Amino acid sequence: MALEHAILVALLEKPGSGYELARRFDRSIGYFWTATHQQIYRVLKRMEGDGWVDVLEVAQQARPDKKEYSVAPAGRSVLSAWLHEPIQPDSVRHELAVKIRGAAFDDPAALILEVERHHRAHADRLTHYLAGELRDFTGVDAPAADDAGRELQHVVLRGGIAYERMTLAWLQDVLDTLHRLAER
Amino acid sequence: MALEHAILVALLEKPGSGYELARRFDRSIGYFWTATHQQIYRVLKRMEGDGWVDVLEVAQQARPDKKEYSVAPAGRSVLSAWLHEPIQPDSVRHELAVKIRGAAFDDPAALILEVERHHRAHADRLTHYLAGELRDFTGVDAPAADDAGRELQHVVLRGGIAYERMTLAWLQDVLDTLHRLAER
DNA sequence: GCTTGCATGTAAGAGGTTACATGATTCG
DNA sequence: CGAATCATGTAACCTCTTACATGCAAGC
Repeated sequence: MALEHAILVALLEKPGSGYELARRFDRSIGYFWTATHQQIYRVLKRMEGDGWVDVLEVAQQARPDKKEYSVAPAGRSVLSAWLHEPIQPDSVRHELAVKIRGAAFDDPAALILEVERHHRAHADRLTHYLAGELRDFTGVDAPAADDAGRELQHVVLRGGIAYERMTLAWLQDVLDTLHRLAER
Repeated sequence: MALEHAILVALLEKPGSGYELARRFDRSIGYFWTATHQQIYRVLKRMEGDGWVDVLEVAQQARPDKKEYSVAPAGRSVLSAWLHEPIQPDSVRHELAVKIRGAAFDDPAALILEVERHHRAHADRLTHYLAGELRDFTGVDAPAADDAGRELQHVVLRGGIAYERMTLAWLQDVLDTLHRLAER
């Protein structure tokens, strides 16, 4: 039940259309939450009905019209209330770990290519995050971090970076283990 | 679509009842997959109908009867087929990160207690994992790790441990950031 | 002429959570 | 005497994914 809240935060950071939000959920917001455009449109419509967001239809030239959403006062208080109630720590779901334990009943060596693929995907993600950090937070063009919003965005990004680094190290551990098993 | 596969792996490691599986999903399997007993019973029933698992009704004294499930040949080939097809890297969902970015539009200091609570929960989980590692893999009673199953279980556990350590370090980073913001 | 980007949606189905329901036994 | 453990399930609801659907404009 946090997609609504993620959307409220995203719209507070910067109002935008459903399409634009979907793109942000693939980028900056993507390192802590994912959502497809279908999901976003549906939830946005419900939130509009509940008065949590305001809509402004914007006509554009050479492009389809769009609906620009922004957070309404009711949405702000919903978010504030949620921020003040405790949530329980997220539970993990690692499909790859299921496969790794399952490999004991099949051919462990057959998993090597798959694990290498995941390693590459996480390395790419890390590169992408680091580029974002340089661009937005530690580069020469980045403004001095004197506002709370930027600091908080940065600490969340650092979490994404730490997650990817940890994952890469672990996948290397998995590969070493699989190679050792294959040599027997 | 991986709960079935997680159940198949769990039953291959050791046959058991739905209740018993639910407990395992709270413990050892819990560091890479979670499921409630309701979910497990429903899926187990469907898997039984599809011939993926066999059932043996066991009468017990001083305890309710139970159904002991084990993997049928059809289940084994379903698992094997799944192991050989690629999956895409899991996407993350960190509710706490949504809160942290949302705190910019509320009171960042109010989040400190919540983050501390999460820190304690992850520290507890880490302690629990480390105890399990000592007991099952590195303790004096632990048998020499010469079988593939044990090695693979261990590398998955190491993943859980690495995840908790990374999370603890990041939560400390978050706390430091929140304290710095509160001082302004 | 084909692909990509912008922009919106519907519909079906799979997966997951929460609440409710029952009943015996053991331990403090 | 109350709580926890063992053991199974139903029902309602919410959430998420996947596939389908449309249409214009810009760039290659």
